[in-house]
Parts: sequence; C-alpha cells; structure tokens
Amino acid sequence: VSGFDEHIAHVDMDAFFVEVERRRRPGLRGRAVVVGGLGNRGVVASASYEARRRGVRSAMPIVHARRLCPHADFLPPDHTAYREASGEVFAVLRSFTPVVEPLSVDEAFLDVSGLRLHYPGPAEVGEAIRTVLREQTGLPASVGMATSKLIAKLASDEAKPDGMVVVAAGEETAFLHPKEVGALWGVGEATLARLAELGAVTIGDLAELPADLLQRRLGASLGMHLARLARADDPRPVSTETEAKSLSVEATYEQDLTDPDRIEGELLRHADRLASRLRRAGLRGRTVHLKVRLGDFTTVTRSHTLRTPTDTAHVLYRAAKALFDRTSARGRPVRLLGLGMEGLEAASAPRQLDLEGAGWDEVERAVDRIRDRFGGGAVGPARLGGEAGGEPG
DNA sequence: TCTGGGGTCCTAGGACCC
DNA sequence: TCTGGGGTCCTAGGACCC
Repeated sequence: VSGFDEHIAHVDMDAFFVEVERRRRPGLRGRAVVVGGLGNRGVVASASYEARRRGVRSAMPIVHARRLCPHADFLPPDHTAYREASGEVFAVLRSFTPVVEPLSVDEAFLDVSGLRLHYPGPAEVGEAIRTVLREQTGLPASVGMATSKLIAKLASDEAKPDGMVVVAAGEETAFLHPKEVGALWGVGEATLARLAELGAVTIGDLAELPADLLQRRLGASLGMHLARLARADDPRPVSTETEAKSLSVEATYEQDLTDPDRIEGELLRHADRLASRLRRAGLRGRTVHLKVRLGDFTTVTRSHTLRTPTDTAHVLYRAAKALFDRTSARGRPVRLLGLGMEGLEAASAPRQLDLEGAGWDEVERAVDRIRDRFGGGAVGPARLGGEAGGEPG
C-alpha cells in the first residue's frame, strides 16, 4: 500500500501573536492575553483562548475587550518579533516540501504529495508537521488535511486549537454541507446578508441554489465561485507564486487631524516610509493611492498613475499632496491617512529618464545606506525634525 | 462596543483604440 | 450622418481575509 488522496495540508498557527509573546514571557501561559493597539482606537490583533472564552475576538475594539476581560494582560504588538517567528515557521514548513503557499504570516497551504511514500497516511503527515513546529519553534499549530484547499482550510478550523483533522476522500460533502455559509472563505457580512435573503443558511442550502441566480445577486465572479465551492468543487492547486502586487502604509490617529501642516507632515512621513520599503524590496511602482478616512469614518481614495515608475519619497510626497487636494478633505477632521503603491516592477527593469524626479534616487539611496549603518531614526526629511523616518532596524 | 494595518480581488464607468 | 463590438487602461469604491 502506498499513497493517499488527502494531499493538501492547511497549517494555521494558534493565537500566533499571543503565543510568540508567551514564548519569551512564560509567565503569560495559562492567562488571558490580548495583543492589540493600546490606544483608544486600537483593535484586538490576537487573543488567547482564555480571553476568547470571555467573548474577546479579533478586530474587536480594545476598549470593548477590556470591558469583557478586565483582568487580561494587554500587550502592544511587536511586529518585528512576529515576522521573525513567521520566518522560523515557514522554514519548518519548507523542510517538509517546497510546495508551500503562504496565506499570511501564520498560515499556509502545503501540497504534500511528495511525502506519500514516506508516511502511512495523511494523519501522520499532519501530526509530524505539528510536532516539528512545536519542537523547532515552540509554537502550537492546527492542521487540516483533505483533498482540496477548501476542505483542508475548514478542517483546520475544526482542529483548533492545537489539533489535527483529516477529512477523508469521499466525505467532503458530508463534512461541508451542515456548516454555515459564513464558514466559507469569501463570505463576510455583506454576502451573508444577501445569502440569507435567498434562504441559504447552511452550505447545503447554498448548493441547492442555481449558479446563475447566485451570479445575478452576488456578481459573476463571486457567484460562480460560491456555487462551485458549495458543491465541494475546488480544483485550485497549491501555488508558490508570491510576488507582491501592492505596498502601502497607513495610520489612524489618536485624535483627528485638522492642522494642514500636520497633515502634510504625515503625508511626508508616509511617503518616506513607503519609498524606503519599496527600495528595500527592490521595487518601483507606477500608481500612487491616497486613502483618507474622515472623522465620521467615511473613506475616500484618490489615485494617480505616473508616467515613470518611482521609488523615491520626493515623487511620492508630491503625488500625495496633489491627491489630498483633490479629496475635499481640507478643513475636515482626518482620522486616517494611507499611502500605497501598485503597478510594481523590479527596480532593475529598464526605465525612461524622468527629469522631474532626477537626482532624488541617488540622494535617497544614500539615506538608505546611512539608515542601514546607524538605524532608522538616523536621518529623515528635514520637515520631520528628526522624530521619525524609515523602517526600524 | 465604535470600528488597525497590510494586503487581495472584483465591479463599473469612461477614455481611447482598432 | 449615425452607429458596431471588443480590448485595455485608468479611476473610485467595496468586500473580504488575517
């Protein structure tokens, strides 16, 4: 006997940020722990299962979490530590197979077909992944094993926390149909409401609806996608393609901004951070996006496509200011400012001479070198008065 | 309770070209 | 003088995910 059909693994780290904190602060074990922005406008990024038992959830306002669970330890996020731990996790996953598709810092699909001859069955593969992750990183993970991405992902949900679930070939529909439509990847609040209007509560209900009806109500793409998923029809392969399509930075302010000088200063700071990240990634971008959220939470975006791709703060800042002037946000309270870039290409790609931005590339590349040697705060735009600039470390 | 930050993908209208 | 259909690019907004 050799081989098995359940060759797709979905690996999902349990309460990832919390567990990374516990790894270096064992005193946090067994306690309710919440990681998230600590300001008045912060939300929960990760909650331990002790806190979840009290009703704390991801994306919940932190003030709400404090009310539900006042005795929890509340920690600010340390993204540098999480990025590093994520690197350890992915190194372990790639020691099993090169066919790894990252979904986020703490989640991935693996195609383990290549391990068929080395393990008696999918359960042994799943448990081996969990065991090695635990040994090498000290972090708990849940694993789902199945014949498709759709079912493997739902299986890992069921395995949580710190467990493993195999859905055997042939059992997909029986596993899938009793679940609620909201369990499907891609069904959020808005789609849930529309499906409820159609009388679809479970995935089994959804499978009864004709695809063309779903397409009319949900759009061509999502409608067809859901019609197929509900029938357990999911041939998507595990893909190792990971090229970034966009890069962005944004910030929500403790108090809404109204001072135009302050707003320009923040746009400059964003331009500087974004340009720095682009250069570090060896990328240039063509389309600049500005995002402005006003005090009443309405959000407007403006974008502009440059003639020539750029990675300089100078060009980004000029574009950002011009875009802001097109929003009618001037004089109104600003809750959030974001700056993004898409239409990315490798910085090594041949480029036309851009006279307007000429000269700035070299200046800013020199800034990068100084930051690499002396740290992110060593040098920045004069307007910022030395209080910020660049990426940490 | 009052809503983060970093992403991906989709829709739809208008411009422009063939 | 009035009118095709398709393709691509740009822009704005929205849904969704972790």
